[in-house]
Amino acid sequence: MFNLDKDDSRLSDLSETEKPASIKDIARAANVSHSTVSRALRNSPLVSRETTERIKTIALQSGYRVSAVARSLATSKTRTIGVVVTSVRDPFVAEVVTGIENMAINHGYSVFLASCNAEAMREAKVVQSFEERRVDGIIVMDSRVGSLYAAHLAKMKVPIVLINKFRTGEFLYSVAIDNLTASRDATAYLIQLGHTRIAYIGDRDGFQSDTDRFGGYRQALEHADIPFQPHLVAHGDGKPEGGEEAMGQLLKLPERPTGIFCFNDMSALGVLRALRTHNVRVPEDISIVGFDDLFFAPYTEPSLTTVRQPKEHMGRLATEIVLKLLSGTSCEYNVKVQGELVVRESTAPPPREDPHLI
Amino acid sequence: MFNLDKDDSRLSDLSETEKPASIKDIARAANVSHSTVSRALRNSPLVSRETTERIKTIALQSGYRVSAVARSLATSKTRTIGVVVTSVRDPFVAEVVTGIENMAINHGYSVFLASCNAEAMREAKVVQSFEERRVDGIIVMDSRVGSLYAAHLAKMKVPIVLINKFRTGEFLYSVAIDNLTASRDATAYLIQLGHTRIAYIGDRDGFQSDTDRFGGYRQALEHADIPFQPHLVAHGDGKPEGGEEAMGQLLKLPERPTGIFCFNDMSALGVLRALRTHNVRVPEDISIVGFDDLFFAPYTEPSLTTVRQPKEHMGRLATEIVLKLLSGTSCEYNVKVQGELVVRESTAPPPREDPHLI
DNA sequence: TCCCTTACTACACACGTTTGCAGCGCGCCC
DNA sequence: GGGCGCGCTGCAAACGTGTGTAGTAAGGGA
Repeated sequence: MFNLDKDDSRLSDLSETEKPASIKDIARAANVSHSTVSRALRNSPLVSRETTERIKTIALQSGYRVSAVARSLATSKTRTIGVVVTSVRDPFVAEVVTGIENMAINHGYSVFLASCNAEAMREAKVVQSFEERRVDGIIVMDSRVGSLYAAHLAKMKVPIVLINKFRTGEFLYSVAIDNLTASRDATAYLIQLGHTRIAYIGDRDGFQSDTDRFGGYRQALEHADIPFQPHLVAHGDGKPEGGEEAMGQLLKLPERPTGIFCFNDMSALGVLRALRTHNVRVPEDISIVGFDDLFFAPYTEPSLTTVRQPKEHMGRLATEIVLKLLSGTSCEYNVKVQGELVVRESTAPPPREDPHLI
Repeated sequence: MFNLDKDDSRLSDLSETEKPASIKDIARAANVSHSTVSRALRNSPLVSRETTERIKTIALQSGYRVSAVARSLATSKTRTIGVVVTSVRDPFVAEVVTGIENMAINHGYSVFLASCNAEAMREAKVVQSFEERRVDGIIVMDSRVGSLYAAHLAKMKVPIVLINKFRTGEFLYSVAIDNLTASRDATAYLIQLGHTRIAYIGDRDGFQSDTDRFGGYRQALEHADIPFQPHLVAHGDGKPEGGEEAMGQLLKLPERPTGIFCFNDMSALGVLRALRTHNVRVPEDISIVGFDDLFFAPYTEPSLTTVRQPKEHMGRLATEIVLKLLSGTSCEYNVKVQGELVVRESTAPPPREDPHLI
């Protein structure tokens, strides 16, 4: 520590200034022009071996840090990616962001993170700030107004990738799970176990993924010739509170469902609590299926059967698309990934005394 | 949508170019100098009312976006904050980040998010990239090597705030919960309930918060004249897996503990599962106390008694310090916030047949 | 009528890089 | 010995803003 301080003070002529040392300061100290410094620091073959060495040691000792902002201005590339999410406190979002950030950093990119709380106006505002910052690419999760700025950004040649929302026919790329298939399979699993009164708990905020998952649920019912019953559909808010409330409503039905398919695991968390409160056993009385396979799914009581989404992988995929587009490679517009049903302890055949089975 | 397209094409002379429109393009279209445009767009009183209006409409129609990078170069302020975290998939981290990001965005700042996976080298690397990007301030959660770069950054006048790690005596600011007091209170609560064999499950990764919480645990024991028993201390990894494993070890003891104080809620999640696996009832046989009060704490079975941290508030506080320092206001170096014990269903008096009570 | 003030605008430079091009010294070949 | 190429370096322009200062026109007062 003290050695470091000493080293620094030896070079105080450079580093004591208010402003950080610039390429010109290094040039002066090395007795070369600033362009030579610029080239040397980036290992240009145009600079001789010994000059490069000399410049590099001087730069190191003086604690020089290249100014990415000046570089960006000169190259008109910022090596940044803007990421807008609903909220990073949503564990699903956090996982995807992890994937994005890792991929980005491994390729020398930094990420701007901004949350929009699912408000369309704030989403637009955030995207505009990303434009001003000249991000090289934008990734938006659960977009609400992608179409508003997409055309504009396309003109600016800013790659933009939507996660969990398809917008075909525009200059948009997207990564999403095959919600329809996954939720059809999940519902079909309940049916296969013998359930016929299956409820769907959705998200009242109207995300596209909710619409799609609801679609898969209906397809599975239809395929099994089980009539769709609107009163078996309830809506939460995608969070435990909402799930608990929705389950509370379903429990008031004269004929309770024996299986519940939840829009996501967060809702399922609330559902489990509602059932516990009402002394309904899971899975003996009611089976529960979630969606996402969040970290807590193996730790609920009982552990949660759910559809696993390759969350981190989706983040990496989205970033990969951005990077590819930036390097001039063309890309598929809509990338679909598949979910995987993970069976745990929250699902079982319906109770024998189910009047429908008599 | 189509109207938008039409509007844009009417102005294609400006916006059709490869590069985004610059201040000079606007100046040309408005028949003024670029400096007038610069001033007009920021409502300088030096520009006449009507000129300002004219320039603004032209800028709006052409979809002009000021270049933050050029502005940063000119003003040597970027209005960005760099945030480095261990991992954003940690729900605690996610909450704090939410607080940071909200506060930042409300003050016109954008945040760079980078995770370091608790690796010292990566943390240093990330901080260096923040330096290069000329962030106005840096916030680091659970830092491992703050001291390495702190001096350097202090020289550059970059405010840096550590969350959950004190480093007194340096040019560092910090926000942290009063771990000692909080965990002393939590342990004391178990003691008050009648527990005497109380275990501590820590984090083997050696975070300062773990050390401090362990300290509070010991203080509470000491205060109650309960001898500290080293074999009642186990270490997880701060995640459910680690907690489950650690609990498994404690269950092998000839004399099982009747109360467990967990380093954090994530560990407690695993602990609860281990107990369920071994048919140990909570809280009848063993009481559990967590730390953090994460979103799932009310939804575990049984719901989790834990120490609430004002997570989002801590993020806002850290950001506030950065903003204050940037505006020239002086700040307290070490801000401490208090935890709050939230009693739920995972704690109760120890079983009567406790041999220690006979 | 002249000068001074006021209100506005343009000019020019700065910010810290990158990069095309010119220049320069040296050795080699014809 | 002259020309040419090669290896290296410096010059200068550019990127898109902000901003101090000079300049200009109008208006008003003496």
